[in-house]
Amino acid sequence: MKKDVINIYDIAEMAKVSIATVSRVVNGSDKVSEKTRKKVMAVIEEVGYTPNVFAQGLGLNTMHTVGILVPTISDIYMSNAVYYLQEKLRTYGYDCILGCSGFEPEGKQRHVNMLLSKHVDALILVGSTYAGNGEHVQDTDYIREAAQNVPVCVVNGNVQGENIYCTVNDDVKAVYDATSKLIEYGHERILYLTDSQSYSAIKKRKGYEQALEDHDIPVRPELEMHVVNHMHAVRDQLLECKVAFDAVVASNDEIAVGALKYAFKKELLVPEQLSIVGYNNSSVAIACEPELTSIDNRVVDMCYRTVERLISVIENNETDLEHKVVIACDLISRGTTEF
Amino acid sequence: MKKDVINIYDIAEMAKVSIATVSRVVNGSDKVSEKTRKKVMAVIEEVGYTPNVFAQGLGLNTMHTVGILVPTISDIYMSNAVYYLQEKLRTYGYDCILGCSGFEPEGKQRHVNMLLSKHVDALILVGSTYAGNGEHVQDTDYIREAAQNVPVCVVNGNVQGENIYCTVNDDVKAVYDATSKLIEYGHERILYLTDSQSYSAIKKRKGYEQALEDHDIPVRPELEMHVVNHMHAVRDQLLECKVAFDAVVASNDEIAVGALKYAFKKELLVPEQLSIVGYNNSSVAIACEPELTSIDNRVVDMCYRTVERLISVIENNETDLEHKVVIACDLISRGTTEF
DNA sequence: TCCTTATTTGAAAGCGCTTACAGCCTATAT
DNA sequence: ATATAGGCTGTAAGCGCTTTCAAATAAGGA
Repeated sequence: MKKDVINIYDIAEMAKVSIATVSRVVNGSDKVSEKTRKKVMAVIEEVGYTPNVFAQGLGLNTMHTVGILVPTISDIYMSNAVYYLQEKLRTYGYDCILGCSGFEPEGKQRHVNMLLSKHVDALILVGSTYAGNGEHVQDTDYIREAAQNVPVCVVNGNVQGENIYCTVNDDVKAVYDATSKLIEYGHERILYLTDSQSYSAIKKRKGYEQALEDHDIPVRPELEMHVVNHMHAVRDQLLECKVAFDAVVASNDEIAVGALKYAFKKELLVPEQLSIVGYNNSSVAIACEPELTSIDNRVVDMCYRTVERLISVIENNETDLEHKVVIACDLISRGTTEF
Repeated sequence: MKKDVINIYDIAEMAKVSIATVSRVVNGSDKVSEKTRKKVMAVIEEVGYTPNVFAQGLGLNTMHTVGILVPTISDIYMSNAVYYLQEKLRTYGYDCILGCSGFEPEGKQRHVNMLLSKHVDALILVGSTYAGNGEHVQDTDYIREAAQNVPVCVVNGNVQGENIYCTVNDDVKAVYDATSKLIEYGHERILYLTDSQSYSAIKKRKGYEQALEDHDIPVRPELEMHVVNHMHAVRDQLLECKVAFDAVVASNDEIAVGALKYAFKKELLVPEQLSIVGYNNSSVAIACEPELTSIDNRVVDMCYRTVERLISVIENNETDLEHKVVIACDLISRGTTEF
């Protein structure tokens, strides 16, 4: 079954040079005369030789591959992120190994080790649960440990440490602005719905609370609801909810659509009787009717920027990058709000 | 920056055995006495040794890794597939390298080569555009070529060849049944909407046409519409469409929701004046209102089955598997049909 | 107890590539 | 013409692991 693969010795023999010379032309070393380079290249082209990555790796300890770790890829945001990350990485000649770790730190740690064991050149951790700010401490030591071996980029998470670089959305401002807008349009009983205690979820809540405070509206804990991340579950939870509200800010679009389903069930007019703002601007945001006003977190920018930074540390060894880069969000107005 | 990594020699020295013995216990060879195994294991645990995959690969030419190739991962179906594939692979101790190739054969070929150059143990190609049945010939030679090196599994595609194994949905039957049901409920002008000429799209159309024929309804080409895979685009295309129709069968849920948006715009009652059936049973199917009747293609079964088969050829060298396995679909009834 | 056979173990030869080092050859300067 | 530097090329030593083969040890039988 296995084809016999030709190796550097074959090429050397055919081109009548030493394997060292072949290696040099393959790696574009400048210490080769144009004549021999041509000669060797001709042979390589002819027989279609590709260096064995294992042997290369053994010497160089690298494979031009970066590891991407996501909690799950079965989620619109994550899959988009992976898509754009890998797309951008490819333009720099890097391939990617994917790991879906689940949401538990234990699984993450195991996957990080898996990726490291594959000798990736860098690690990209996507997912807001990689937190670590004062309020929301989580065990991120394994990330710092990983960073001793390869540069680590965290997308939408905040991890301090040497050789760790973060790219995050300006979630606070995004939600602050959206909430303020709701208030300007007369809403005072605004529900904040979230399904997680992740780094970004916390920032979103902060934006929500800040907006209320700045408009002299008291923050009421009963208006900050924790829900299950499923449309029907959200709808049902809301149906059982006793507090009155006339607007919803949700930490993702699925939850927001759940609120919309609630409105539909209660026959509330949207946006007149209930305004709704989602997050992520994903495809479900335009599947519903009326379509969902949502906050677009510019995943493309996010991913491209992340990769660019990463490459600059891998290739140029630039280690004095700013630790954290913030990407702004856009409010996309549609039918579930008056603005 | 780089930590000095301990290797098999260190372990051998610490455990006072030869590297051969260490290698044997690491690989679970049975030719090691329980006593020495314990001794070596203890050292390994203590210092946390992991074999260098490159060195392993150099000898074994494998990395316990399979390559997964999808046209795009920024698509609910694909990302789900990747998720379940990698999840199942993990249970067998395999990791995965991901490639997003785009839809062009050229990109696919390049990515296949990339994955092969990483010495994956097998290749999984997801995506219905890997066709190759009589009607829809496409250049799949590079797949057969790849199959000379490693087993290849094709999910939702049909590629003939040695060492190539396919797992496909029974799309013909699924659409046949759904269409028949629409007919039974009195619909005769049924629109079939698709965005691609992929292998499954063709099967779906076949099911649609077969159902019409079996109920003595003439197949009208103007009722088979090619659309752009975007909800709004579909809606607009339908608004400009001149033929009359009272039901829609769509080749995915996004398109179906587009039809629903059309109905909303035209103020048609769904399902009374327009019935709609989607495909994939994805999250957008429950985001809309009324919720979408959709065909669930059991992606989990599909992926698990694929991996199981693949493993049996990798590990047990079973090459006499049936070439193609067919997975049935389920019709999930919701609000856009009367059934 | 001694010899035969089975079971463990170790030494060493690769796997294919990179790269430090040395050697060779040509070109320039004396 | 001869010494000298500099550009190319080749030799060989790893990189860390697997595995064959032979040696060593343990076990079993007479």
